[in-house]
Amino acid sequence: MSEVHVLTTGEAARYCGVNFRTVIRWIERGQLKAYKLPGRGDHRICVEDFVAFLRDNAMPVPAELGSATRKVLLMADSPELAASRPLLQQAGVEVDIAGDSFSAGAMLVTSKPAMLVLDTNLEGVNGFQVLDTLRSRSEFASLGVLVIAPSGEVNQQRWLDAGADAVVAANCDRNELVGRINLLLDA
Amino acid sequence: MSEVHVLTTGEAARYCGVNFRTVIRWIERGQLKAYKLPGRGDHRICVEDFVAFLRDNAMPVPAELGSATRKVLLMADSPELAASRPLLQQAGVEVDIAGDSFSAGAMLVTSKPAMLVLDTNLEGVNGFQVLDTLRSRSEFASLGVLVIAPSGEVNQQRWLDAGADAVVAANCDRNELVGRINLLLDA
DNA sequence: ATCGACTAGGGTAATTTGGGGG
DNA sequence: TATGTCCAAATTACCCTAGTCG
Repeated sequence: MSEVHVLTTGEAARYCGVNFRTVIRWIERGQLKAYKLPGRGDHRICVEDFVAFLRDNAMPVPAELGSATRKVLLMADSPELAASRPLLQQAGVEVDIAGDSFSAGAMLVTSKPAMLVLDTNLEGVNGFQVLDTLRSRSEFASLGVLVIAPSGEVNQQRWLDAGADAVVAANCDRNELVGRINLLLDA
Repeated sequence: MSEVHVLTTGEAARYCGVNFRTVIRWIERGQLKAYKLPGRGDHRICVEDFVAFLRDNAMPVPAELGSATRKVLLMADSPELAASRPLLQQAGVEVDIAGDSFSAGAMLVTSKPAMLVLDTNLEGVNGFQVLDTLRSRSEFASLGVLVIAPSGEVNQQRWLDAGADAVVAANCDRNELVGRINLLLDA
């Protein structure tokens, strides 16, 4: 019962102040992802899935589970961006870094961040393609995406249309970047 | 305790978020195959049996235990390669296709193939970078990799040095391709 | 005001799951 | 650390009631 990674229906229910039957109904309706144990069919819910559900429905996320929401995958290889890592960590954000789209795809699944920061200046990466792939897969529906657009980029709307949740310019202030990330994590 | 092939009840329990007694009950009910050690009768569970159990019950399979033995991920988008899919399926090979390196990375983790077929002619993909990323991560250590090199490519050794297990030319016979894949799957 | 569909929650019995001490 | 046993707690399925919304 006290595993860190998995929740029972009762625990999930207590976390968001509803009756455990309601949690079961969320699962049955397919709104909350869970799996069943072979015995009586008890449900188990991965914390990441639970947090994604809470975020999807704009429900408050309990502080104990917060670390799952405050994890970011930084898809970039520029030294300047890597330099914002300590700043983010100071702000209580866990940061993983992927230097190419291949490892980004893998890490997105293994480490389940709440958010992807996508540097479109990254060599050999087509940002639109990444956004396309992301938005066409339901398992990434709840993933927040912050796009770092080329400094000269005029039309940021294109990125939002492609599925980004926010856009900043590559030459923007480092504190602004951290601020925007925090904002999206709290949203 | 960290043998790769067998699990104790406690380890199995941690993998799927239950108490170890529950695992013992699954074994006693015959739902999970296991054997007993002489002496006190400790249970040991073969990883394949555990994974089969997890699959049977639609429970999540931990990344480090997964990998279906006759499944390949085809990383390509050329119609000719997609055409070899039915041929492979006839040969009893399950085939997933990823058209870009981002989804390839994601699918490598989610669908856990035993093998990656990497078409280095694929637009926007640096084959060496992919191999590099793969070989630097322990979770992909056992993944077989077949590289499809450009037709004009002379030096196939480069790919082997970079971590490929085998190389074929892009213009090679389709049956040869299937043969090589089968060979690697059986290896 | 009533109807119908839907949602949340209560009660109960049966069974699984988990904890403590040997 | 794992087992077997006993017991308490948690969970499920089923049926029911109350509330909401159009």
